[in-house]
Amino acid sequence: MHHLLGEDMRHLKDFEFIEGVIRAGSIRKASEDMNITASALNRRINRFEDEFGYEIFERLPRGVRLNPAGELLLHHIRSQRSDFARLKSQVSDLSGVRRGHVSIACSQALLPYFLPRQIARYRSGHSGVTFSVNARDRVAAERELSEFASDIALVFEPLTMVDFEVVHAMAQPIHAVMRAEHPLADQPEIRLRDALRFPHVAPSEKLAVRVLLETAARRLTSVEVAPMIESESFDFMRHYGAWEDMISFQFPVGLDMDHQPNLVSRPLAVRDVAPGNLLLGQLRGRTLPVASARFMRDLVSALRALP
Amino acid sequence: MHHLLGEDMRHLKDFEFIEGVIRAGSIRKASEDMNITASALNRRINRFEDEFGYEIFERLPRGVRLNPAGELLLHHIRSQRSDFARLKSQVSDLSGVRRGHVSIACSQALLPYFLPRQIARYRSGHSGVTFSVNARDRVAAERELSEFASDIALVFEPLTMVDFEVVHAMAQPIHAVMRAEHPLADQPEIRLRDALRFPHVAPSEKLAVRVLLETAARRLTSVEVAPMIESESFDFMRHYGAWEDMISFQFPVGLDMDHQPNLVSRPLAVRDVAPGNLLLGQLRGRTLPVASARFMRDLVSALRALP
DNA sequence: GCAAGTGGTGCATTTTTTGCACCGGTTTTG
DNA sequence: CAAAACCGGTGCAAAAAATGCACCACTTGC
Repeated sequence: MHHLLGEDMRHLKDFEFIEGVIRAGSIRKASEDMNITASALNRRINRFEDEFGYEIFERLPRGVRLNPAGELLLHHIRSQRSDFARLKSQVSDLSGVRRGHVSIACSQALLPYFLPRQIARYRSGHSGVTFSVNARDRVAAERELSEFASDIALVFEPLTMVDFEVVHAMAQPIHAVMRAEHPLADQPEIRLRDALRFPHVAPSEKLAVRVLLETAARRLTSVEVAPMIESESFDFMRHYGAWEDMISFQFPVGLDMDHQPNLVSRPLAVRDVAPGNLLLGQLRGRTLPVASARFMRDLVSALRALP
Repeated sequence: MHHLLGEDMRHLKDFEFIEGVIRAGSIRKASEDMNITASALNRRINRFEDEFGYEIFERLPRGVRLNPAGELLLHHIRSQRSDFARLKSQVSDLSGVRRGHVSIACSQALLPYFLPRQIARYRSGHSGVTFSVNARDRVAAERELSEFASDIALVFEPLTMVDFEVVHAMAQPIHAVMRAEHPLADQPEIRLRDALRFPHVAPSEKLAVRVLLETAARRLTSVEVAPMIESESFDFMRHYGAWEDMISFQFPVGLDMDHQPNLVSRPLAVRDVAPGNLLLGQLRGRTLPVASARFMRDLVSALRALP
């Protein structure tokens, strides 16, 4: 949540209270969080349900819980709030202020080089725009989109999900990263069988790189993915290479070989390992805030320009 | 507007007042329409602008008018209200009520046979769903969509417009309609040159049929579109055929030849006259109410099934 | 220059919302 | 099994917010 101020906007007040009750799980708990008496809050909720025409909470002995109608309402509340924020950003935009906020859920690989560079370039032209960037796996990224917690997702993901509108897609072959002295370093393209015979590190099962490697290795006999080191953090794995000579696997968009003179990066043969799909997307049918829409457009052209 | 009741919903109260002021053109006039004092209304407006952070009205000596920020807000208001209506329809849908409202802006040709049949079939399964159907030309139809006054548009329109999301498109050749005894009646396909040599009626300039005819006739020499009778109403033109022997031009979707035994309908040669495009669409990016979305889906399959 | 518009404001009044003290209920706890 | 700890809901008086009324300053049209 990036509410800079405790913005009021009376017409959203009820919605705030409702969200508070949902978070707290009971009206009394919520009332403590929100500087209001339980009785007053209770009456607001009841009055809202009255006007709305349907109950939105199940009353349980230990508190309240959303019923299906409430789930729909919650989605409406989030959508409505994000829409209102977009409206404000549009208005401030036309009075020349050029402010806004862009929130991104992305794969880890984008964090070290690609996104910092893109965001810095964008902010050089729009210094009033703020960003929030968070690493999320494929599932969490989609959930964030549908909860309006993120505007844009940029993830490696072989599946296309419901409610995920693909704005741009590109395939990237997995690269093997090793020291320049490594026996395989002089080959322009690495066979998977060769790579796996050397000591290697690999990301954990939930990350796309590992899934693609496993899928490919299953077609081979006598070799398998057997990492000496396994981690969820590409950052950790990259640094580990400074201490022990190992092959690691990564998408090239997460690398910047110019600044790593001791290391070389070579693509795995695409006939061995299917390339990963980098998917840029948003919540289906949603109209993004101006700043996010513009940044998205820039991202698309940056992705097109990638090697 | 199909507000069955003067629904309250406190969080939309300000929006209602704002819309009232926009309609009336001045705060005082609006206050009379809406059972409130000018001073109270004035304060609501001012307070809203305060909380919103931007003025939305220009104060003129003779009243108020929306500024650009206000235009954006107005669009948000309409979108927000329609969204809330959709939410309610979804909620009532899941409690088994099966209510809803579908509003359609369409070309005249759809009014006599096609839409009545489709709507009747739909309502036979969903008797709680109400419809509003209005004939609109291409421009008005798009405006209605963007003002959330209609959910669905079904218009003959050779151009694709901004904010108009085409859900289904189909081409229909123009048909020439004449009495069974007409000299051209035994030809399976009519040449435009032949048709125009006989006395004919034609729709007025703003209708798609006329535009297509004129465009085609311009390529010919020595014949032109010179209707004896010109009208905006296909209904009138069809009935006129009972009194005087003339060729009229119409899209087949607007005809039902089974019930007109004296008349025959023959397609104009497509090499003479470009077919008209029947476009089914909605406002770009909008999520339709359940009832409208379902009816839209039915419309698509009905259009696919057309000869 | 005057009448008829307009938006805006101070103040008393009305309406709405809130806080407090409870009630009746279920679950947890000793 | 009873007491304690929750829970949502309610009557009533106090506090807060919205409203109506009378009026101001201003512009426009005659």
